[in-house]
Formats: sequence, C-alpha cells, structure tokens
Amino acid sequence: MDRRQVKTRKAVFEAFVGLLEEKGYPDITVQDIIDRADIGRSTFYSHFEVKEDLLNVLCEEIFAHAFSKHPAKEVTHDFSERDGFKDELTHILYHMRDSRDYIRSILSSESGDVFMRYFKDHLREVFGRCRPAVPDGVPGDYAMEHSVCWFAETVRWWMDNEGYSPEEVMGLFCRYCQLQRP
Amino acid sequence: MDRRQVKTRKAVFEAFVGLLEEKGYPDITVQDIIDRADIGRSTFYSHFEVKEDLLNVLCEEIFAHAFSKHPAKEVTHDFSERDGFKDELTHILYHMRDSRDYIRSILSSESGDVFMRYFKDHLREVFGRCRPAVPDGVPGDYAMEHSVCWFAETVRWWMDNEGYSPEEVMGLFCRYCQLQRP
DNA sequence: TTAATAATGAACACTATGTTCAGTATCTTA
DNA sequence: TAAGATACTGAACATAGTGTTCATTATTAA
Repeated sequence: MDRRQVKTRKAVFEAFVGLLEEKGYPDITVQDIIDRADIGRSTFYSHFEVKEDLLNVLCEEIFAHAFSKHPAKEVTHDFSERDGFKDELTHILYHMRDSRDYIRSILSSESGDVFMRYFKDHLREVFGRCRPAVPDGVPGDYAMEHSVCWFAETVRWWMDNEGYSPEEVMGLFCRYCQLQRP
Repeated sequence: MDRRQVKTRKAVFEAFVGLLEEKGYPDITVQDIIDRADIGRSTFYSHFEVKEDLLNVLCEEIFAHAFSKHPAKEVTHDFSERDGFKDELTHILYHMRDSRDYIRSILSSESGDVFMRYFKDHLREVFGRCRPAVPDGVPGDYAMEHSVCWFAETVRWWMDNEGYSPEEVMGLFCRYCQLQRP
C-alpha cells in the first residue's frame, strides 16, 4: 500500500477518534474530520464513501483484534474445552480494557448501537462454538441471546465501572451464565 | 388545548409512525413528515424543535402507557409480592405485543437505541421496587443490570419471534432471572 | 528518471435545516 | 355573533453540510 494512503488513513482515524473523545458521534461532521486530519476534501471522499464507514472500519478493527486467536491457547477437546472458552472470553476482556478510552466514547452516543451490534455478532460466533447450557423448554436462539447479550452488557457495565480485573469480570459473568453443558 | 394544535400533533405523529413503518428512522426527514402530515413548514417548527423530539415523545408515550399501573393489581405485601411484580411485567408484555408493529420499526434502526434506553430506564424503576435475588459477591447494580437488560432484550427477541404469548415469554424470562429473594 | 498514483483545493450543484413574516383561518369567550 | 387571541400557511431567505469534478502539484515505486 502506498505510503501516502497509509498516512492519510492514519490521519483520518486519529482525527476521528480524537473527535469521538470530545463530542458525540452524531455531531461529528465530515468537515470536522477533514479539518482535524488536515487533508483535502476530495481526499477524504476518495477513501471513504460516508462518515459511517469510519465507524464500521473502526469497530471491525477493534473486534478483529480483540477476537483474534492466540495459537498457544487453542481449544483442544473435552475437559479443557470449557476453560478454553473461558480463556478466550477473558482474552477479549483484556483487549476491551486496553481500549477502554475509545470504547467509552463510542458507547456514549448513537454509535454505541453500532458497536454493540458488531460485538454481539462476533460473540454469537464464539458462543456458537461454546454452546452454553440450554435449560429445557427454552428455544436455542433465546438461550444464545442470553449469553451473547449478557456478555456484551457486562462489558458495557464494566467500561463505566473501573476497578475490576478481567478475571473478576469473567467471574461475575459466569454467575449468570454457565459455560459448560449441564 | 386548542383543537387545531391537537389536530396538528395528531397528523404529525401519524405521519411519523407511518414513515417509520416504511423507512428507517435516520432516513426520515422533516420534509417527509411535513409532506405526509400535510402541514406548513413553520407549523412543524412551532411544535417541535427537531426530529428527535418526535422519537422521544413517542417513546415516552409508549412507555407511559405500558408501565401505567392498573389499580386492581396493586402490590400489597409478602407472598403476593412476587406475583404482583410478575403480573406487572406480564402486563407490560401485553402492551408491547399490542404495539408490535410500531416497536419493530423503531427497533430496526438507530432509533432502537433510544427506545431501549427509555425501556431500561423504566425497567430500572420497576426492578428497583422488586429487588430480584442478588448472588453473593455480585455488585448490586450489576445484578440490577442483568434483570433490566435481559428483560429488555427478551422483548427485543420476542418482537422478532412471534408465536409466544406474554405468559410464555414471562416464563422464559424467569428461567434466567429469579424475581424473589433467595 | 519516469510513468503511475495520490493529494490538493477551489468551484459547483444539491439537499435539508431552521427562521421570518405578512396574510388567513379558526378558535374562545363575552 | 362579534372581537380579540391564537394557530396555521406558504413563500422567501440564510445557512450548513454533502458529495462531485477537475486541473494542478507532489510523491512514490520501479
């Protein structure tokens, strides 16, 4: 990729994140971004179609990173399976903690909805592999939504309640959600 | 209130709800509303500051209605307390079911976030009175968020999964959330 | 060195917003 | 039912942001 493009993209994202920290997403205009990134108007539009693209790309980036697997902790089978998933989720929490500043500003406005949607989509994939306990008579997708939504909401709660370690948060989450089958 | 004002407000809300059913909230412009309600531009602005006002008022209306207490089922004390809350929640579900069409279109776009926020705010008040079971070592507000978020998400799930009665949904919810203290 | 590619910025058309105001219609109440 | 208050109308206007175009300049990769 051309250095110039890389430089431009970087400037845009830095401007965007900076703006996110000082005003809500809906109040940010393309003009703001252009001014702050100090690039030409046409340059912006040659990189992105609309403002929403930025948010999407940013979310994709955050989650691609947070949900990346570290080979050392690959799931094998049987007993270790539950701990494998627990580790995977804890790993995600570590990433979330490190991006707390970004995430808080994203969550504090309309853009939070987009963020949560991405988050849940990724979580569905993870919990789809994990398949937590489903009580009798409960529709599978409803049970799935419980795990997914509650994990996402747990993170949202955590972002506003500092002072808990990822492991502690994981412990809290597990009080409401059994990760192994009955 | 002047009949003319009532008529105008009604026309605006009917237009707004109609538009909500055929396009997403962010795509609706003030112009659309004016055209559909068939009122003058300046009339709209003498009633509302911005488009967001409409959504807020609409949500307030939906929830004021859904959370209104019916005197017959007032909570008394002790044993009946749990059932009282259960009835209250089921009552809310009935209202939600009746407004399903509105609610689905609100939920299907950015406006869903606003809706969910109002919903949760009202639910916090209800669950604040109910005080569901809090497991040892779990922060009170975290436990509260579980009840609140999960009830709201249950409704969101239900809106897209027809075929369950309010009582059945309440039953599902209770599989994940104890309404009485341990 | 050079051909390809990217960035610039000014100009432009367009869409939606929100305000103003003089004129008209409709209400209330005396 | 007449009079004064209040609400609606619609056209005109200023403003702001969007997204496009294009000739020019700068940077890059080979």
